[in-house]
Amino acid sequence: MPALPEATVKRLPIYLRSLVDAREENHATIASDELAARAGVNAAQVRKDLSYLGSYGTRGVGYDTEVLRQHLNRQLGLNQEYRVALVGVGNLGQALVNYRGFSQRGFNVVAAFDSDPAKVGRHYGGALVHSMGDLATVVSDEAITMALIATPAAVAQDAVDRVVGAGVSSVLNFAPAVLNVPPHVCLRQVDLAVELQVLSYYEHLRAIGPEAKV
Amino acid sequence: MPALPEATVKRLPIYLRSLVDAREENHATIASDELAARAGVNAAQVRKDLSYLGSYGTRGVGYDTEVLRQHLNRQLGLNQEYRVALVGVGNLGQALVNYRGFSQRGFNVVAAFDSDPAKVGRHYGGALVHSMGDLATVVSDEAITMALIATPAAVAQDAVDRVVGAGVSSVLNFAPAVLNVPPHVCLRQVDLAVELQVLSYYEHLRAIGPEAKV
DNA sequence: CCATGTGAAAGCGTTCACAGCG
DNA sequence: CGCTGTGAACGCTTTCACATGG
Repeated sequence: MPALPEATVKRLPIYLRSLVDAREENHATIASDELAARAGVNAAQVRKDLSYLGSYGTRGVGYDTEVLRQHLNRQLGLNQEYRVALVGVGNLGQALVNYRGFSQRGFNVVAAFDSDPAKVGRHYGGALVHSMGDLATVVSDEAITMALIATPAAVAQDAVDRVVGAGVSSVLNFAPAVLNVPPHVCLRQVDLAVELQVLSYYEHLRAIGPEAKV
Repeated sequence: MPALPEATVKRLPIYLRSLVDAREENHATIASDELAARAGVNAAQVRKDLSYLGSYGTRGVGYDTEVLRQHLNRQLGLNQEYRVALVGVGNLGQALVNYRGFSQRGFNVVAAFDSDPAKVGRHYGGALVHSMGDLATVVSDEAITMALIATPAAVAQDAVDRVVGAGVSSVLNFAPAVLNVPPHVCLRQVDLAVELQVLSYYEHLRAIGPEAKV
């Protein structure tokens, strides 16, 4: 079982969520059509994705909801808790540290960092804010492996360099900047303004569209 | 000039940001290699993407930074302001309404909605919170065309149905749920927990990886 | 001479269609 | 008989390589 295609990996959490919902509605088994409808994708897509994980369905019946759920949970590495650092305790950072969706799934923000001395020493959502100078020590002492970057764009590369230097191997960046990390580090980007700009492209296209019909 | 490939549309905002940076560093022109490095993509990618917009470069020189910036701005429909509604004024909603990255780019959150009576009537980041019952009227009166959904997952479909019913044509959903909209509405998804779960997959893969080498 | 613009090739991801199994 | 699992077809995206033109 080699590494999964990235496109598949991105859908697994959606399938997992759909399975949790289905189980709460007392569906003991679920067919690919049903799971596809809940996840908003094609049924063939679901079967192909799940086939990469091995054969977990029963022909003529479907998938055992609970068995598949546990299998996806394991595949995604969610049968353990993760210790997460937050860098940048501004607007967005404060929302992230309080976000229930993280802790519910085993991602615990156990420490925060900010360059503003007025914030150092305060608690946000159970996480103590440390100075940037203490980053390496705290990340190491607290056995932190993941980081959320929510700093201004101008200092985001410096922030990621520090957490990577301290041993963090997975980074989720919310700053509107392209960051570079060494190859052994996994970096993902959430760019809120980009999403709105994509919407604005299509909105604008519809406005001028009628003349530009094919 | 027909519609752009979606993959290209997603990169245009990054190019735009890179051009703004380059201009602030007084680069009058920029070559595809340089722009590619700033945007974190391949140089051929940049040239192909820009070629969809027409011929805006000079062979042997590169692209005029300012000309290209203005052109991208227009293409993305950013030469106008957008009036945006926020539905769900919780943790995340409050951060979104205060997020500078939106207003800086012409996306103004001019109204908010929440089902909690304690929040109705309050202001968050300059937006007045209305009751859900007033949604249709306010969206219409305020000429709102875009919406941010930041409600709990369980009520997100109801929220999007309401804004779409009120005439909104672009929706950015932050709730961890798959939503259905009519074909003329553009819906995009930002799922924070999914991003962390993708990271956790690769983190877990590295942990068990050595045995599963190809 | 140098960097763009672009056909052609290669690589991925999605969808189809059906064989195969419970 | 129904639904999974999958080879094969299709379409989209990325990358290469070079002809083209300022």
